[in-house]
Amino acid sequence: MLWLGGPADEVAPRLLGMVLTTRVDGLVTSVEITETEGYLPDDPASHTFRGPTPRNAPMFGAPGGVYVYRSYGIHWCVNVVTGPVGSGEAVLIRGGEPTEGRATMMRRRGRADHLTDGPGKLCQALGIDGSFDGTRLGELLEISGVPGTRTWVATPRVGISVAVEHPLRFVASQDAG
DNA sequence: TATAAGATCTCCT
DNA sequence: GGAGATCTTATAT
Repeated sequence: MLWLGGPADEVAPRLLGMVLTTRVDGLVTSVEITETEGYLPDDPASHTFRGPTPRNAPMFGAPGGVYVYRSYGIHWCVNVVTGPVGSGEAVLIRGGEPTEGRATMMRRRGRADHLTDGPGKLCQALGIDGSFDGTRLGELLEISGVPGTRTWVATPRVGISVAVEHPLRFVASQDAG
């Protein structure tokens, strides 16, 4: 997991194609990561831009940490901490493709389509909630596979109102069109 | 203590 | 394709 120690904009594309696995209530669910988004310390859109707070503390921890926050008071979004300790870099897992435990995802989502098509959906499908915040990879959340096996394309980010022009959003281009 | 803003998803048309 | 739902965090007084 030493490859997680790099800058978020370098680690983000490497996560594409890897498998994200969670174990909640004895149910195992896995998705292949197809969309990520990097957040750097200098990024006005990042939660760490204004400095450390009790809430974003996990983002300033060691690489391999998990940072979960609530979006719009309704949904959960999961990040993987990258960069050296104290840098405040992380990669947002925006989307993926179900590979294992899809029946469980369908039950959690209540839908058969769009199971992991967005940050909030992905967290709901995998059962990720606030209890994941502050944990480390290998505990509740696990990433397996070989980093950097997929070709990717950098695209402008969406869902934010600042620094939109920075191409820190990475989408797998080999499997997904 | 009060107010404003936010890395989204779902339903309705 | 468009608007609403809903809670937490940070900043100012």
